Amino acid sequence: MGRGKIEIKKIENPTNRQVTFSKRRGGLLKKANELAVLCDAQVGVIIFSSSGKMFEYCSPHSSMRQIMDSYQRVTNTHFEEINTHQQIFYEIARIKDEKDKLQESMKQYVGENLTCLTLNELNQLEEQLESSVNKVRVRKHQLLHQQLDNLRRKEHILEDQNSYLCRILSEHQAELEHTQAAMEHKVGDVPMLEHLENYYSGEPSESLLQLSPQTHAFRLQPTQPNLQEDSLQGHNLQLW
Amino acid sequence: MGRGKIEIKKIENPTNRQVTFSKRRGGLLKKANELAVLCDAQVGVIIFSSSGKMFEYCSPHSSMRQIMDSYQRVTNTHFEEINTHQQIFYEIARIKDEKDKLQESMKQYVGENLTCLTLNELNQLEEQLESSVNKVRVRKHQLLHQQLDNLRRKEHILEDQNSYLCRILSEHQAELEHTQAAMEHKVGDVPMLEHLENYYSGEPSESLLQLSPQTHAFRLQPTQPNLQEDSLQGHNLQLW
DNA sequence: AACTATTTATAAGA
DNA sequence: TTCTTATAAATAGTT
Repeated sequence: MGRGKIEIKKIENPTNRQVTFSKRRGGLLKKANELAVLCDAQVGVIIFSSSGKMFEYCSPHSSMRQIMDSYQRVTNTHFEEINTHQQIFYEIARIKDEKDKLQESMKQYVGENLTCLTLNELNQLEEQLESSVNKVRVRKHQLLHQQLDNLRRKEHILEDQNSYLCRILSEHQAELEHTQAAMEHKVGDVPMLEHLENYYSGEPSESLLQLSPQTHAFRLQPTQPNLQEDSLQGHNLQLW
Repeated sequence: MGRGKIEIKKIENPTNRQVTFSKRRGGLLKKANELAVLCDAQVGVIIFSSSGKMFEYCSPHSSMRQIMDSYQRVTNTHFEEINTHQQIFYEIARIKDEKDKLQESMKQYVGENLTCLTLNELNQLEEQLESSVNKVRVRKHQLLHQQLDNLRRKEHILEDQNSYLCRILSEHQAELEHTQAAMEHKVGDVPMLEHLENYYSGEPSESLLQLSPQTHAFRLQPTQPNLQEDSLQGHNLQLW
C-alpha cells in the first residue's frame, strides 16, 4: 500500500523511520478502535517509540489497568504476587498472634487476668515470680556491693592523699618556722597558704598525679560499665 | 476496504461480527508487528473477544510483562502498589519491634538480662514482681476458698442424704421386724441389703433426686467455670 | 503536511 | 472457517 512495496525490516533512515512510525502508529490505533467497536471486544495497545515516547489505546468502557489485570489473571502472571501477598499477610498474622500471646502472659506477670488460670497454673506463676524477685534481689545486692567497694576504694585513696598532704603541709610548716628563725625578722611573714597554691599550680609530682581523685574516679571499675543509675537513659525500659 | 463501505459501530449479526473479529484481529496483530519491526518500537497488544477469548501481540525482544511494567512506571499506576508494599513492610517491622520489646521485658520479668538495668529500674521491677506475687496469692486464696465452700456444701448434702437413708433404712428395718413378728416364721429372712438395692434401682423419689450429689456437682458454682485444674488444657499458657 | 500511485486489508459472497 | 474478489483504506514515496 504505497508507491512501492517495502520489506518488513527496520527502516535504517531515521527520518523516514520516524515518519513511518507516526503514520503507522495512527493506523494501528485506528484499527484497534475499529476492532473494539465493530466486534465489541476489549482491546489494549501500548506503544513505546524507539526514543521512549509512549502511546496507548484502550477500548471504550474498559481501562488499561483492567485489561492488564485480566491479562495477568489469564497468564497466571499475577498468581505469584497474590501468593506473596498471602504469605506476607500470614506472616503478619503470625507475628501479631505471638505478640498477643506475649501480652497475655505479660498481663499475668503483672497480676492481671488471673481468673482464667487454674490453681496449678497459679502455683507455677507464683513460683516463677518468686524466683524472678530473688534474681532481681541478687542483682541488686551485686550492684550495691560494687558501689560500696567503689566508695571504700575512693575513701582509701582520699585518705592516702589526705595524709600525704598533711605530711607535705607539716614539712612546709617546719621549713617555714626554720626559715623564720634563721632570717630573724628580715622578711615579712609569708602565709603558708601561698605555698600550697604554688604547689598545685606548678608541675605536680609523679606520686601525687597517681593519687589524684580525678584520675582514679574513671579507672576504678573498668569492667562495670553501669554503675551510674542513669547510664541507660536512652534505653527506654518498656515493661508492657 | 471491501465490497462496500461500513460504518464503524457494533456489528449486530453475531456470525458476521465473529468473522470480522477474526479477520481484523489478524490484521491488527500483523500491523502491530510491522510497526514494531519497521520502526524499532516496543508494542504490546491485548485483545479480549466478546466471548472472553484472549489474544496478544508483543514486539520482539520484549515481553508483555516488561511493557506493562514500563506502562505502569510512566502512568504512576505502580506507585500505589509500591506504597502499599512499603506500608505493609513498615507495619511488619513495627509489630516485630513491639514483640521484641515485649520479649525483652518478659525476660526481665523472669529474672534474665538484669545486667543492663540500673538500681532504680531493679527496684521498680522488684516492686512490680512483689505486687504480682501478691495478686496471684489473692487469686489462689479465692480459688481455695471456693473449693472449700464447695466441699462443705457437698459434705452437707451428703450428710442430709445419709441421714435420709438412715431414716428410710430404720423404717424398713422396723417394718421388716413388724412383718416378721406378724408373719411368725412364715417366710425366710430377707436381708436388708436387698431393700436398699431395690431402692436405688427403682424410680427415685423427687426429694432424693434433688439431693443426689451428681446433680449438684455441676450446679454449685455456675459463675466459676474454672474449678477443675485441667479445664484449660487446650489453652496452652505460653509464658515467653 | 499534502498528494497520489500503489499496496494491503477486508466486506460480501461462495 | 476459508477462499475469492471487488473495493475501501492505508501508506511509501514524492512534492
